[in-house]
Amino acid sequence: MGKQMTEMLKGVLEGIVLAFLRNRSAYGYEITAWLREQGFADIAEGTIYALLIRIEQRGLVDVEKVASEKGPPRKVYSLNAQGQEYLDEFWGTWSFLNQRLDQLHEGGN
Amino acid sequence: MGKQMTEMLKGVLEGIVLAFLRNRSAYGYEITAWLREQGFADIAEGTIYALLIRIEQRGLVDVEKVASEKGPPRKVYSLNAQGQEYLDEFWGTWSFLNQRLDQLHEGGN
DNA sequence: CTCCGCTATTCAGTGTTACTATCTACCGGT
DNA sequence: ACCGGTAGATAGTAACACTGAATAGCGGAG
Repeated sequence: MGKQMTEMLKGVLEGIVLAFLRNRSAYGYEITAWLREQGFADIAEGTIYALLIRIEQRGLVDVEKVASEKGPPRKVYSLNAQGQEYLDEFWGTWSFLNQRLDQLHEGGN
Repeated sequence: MGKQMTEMLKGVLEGIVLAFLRNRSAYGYEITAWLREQGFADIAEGTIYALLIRIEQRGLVDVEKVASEKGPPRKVYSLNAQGQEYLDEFWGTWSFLNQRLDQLHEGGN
């Protein structure tokens, strides 16, 4: 992946995953697959699993182990109230950045 | 500063500075002051200087030492051709991210 | 004259994050 | 019995922004 994209994803990827989980619960493998569909072609699986563990430890998501017909049991993540709150903050932060960059891109300084 | 902002700035701050330097040459202290005006209230000076050294070492900017009436000599940075190219890439990467996030924010899935 | 504040830069150490690469584990089909 | 696909975990690495402090020159207050 481009180095630029890699760096830019830091701090953003978490928001993307949380935003996805707001719409519906999902497990890691599923999230990875969805990201690939969205054009984030080569986000490593390991990255997503690590991220999910982080947001779980911060108490932003609830986890439920569900047996799978294929492979090991799935860990199904769903956004909880605290996660929702954090996500709102995320959109606020992002929209601030968005405005600054738009301004820079168009007008010049 | 908010932790979210800190993480989100990774990879983005560099683009912001390069975009600023496209409009006009500047030295570190000046850039820091401008960022504060733009609402990036508490970006540490040390952060900017480190960033400037990085982009200098990557050959994205040209540097000229200019004596100052006040304090030590200024290192004036200006965007060169390679930097311009890199900046174009940056806008591309960012606009991709922007689209994905807009979509997520509005529509849902 | 000396100290303080402002301008201006540098640097060492830290925490967070995404990446790479590898490993475990379970299932169905050849 | 083995392999491909599903599912998750983990150790080590690189990049980046932050903190905090140090250095350095100048002007003005005391």
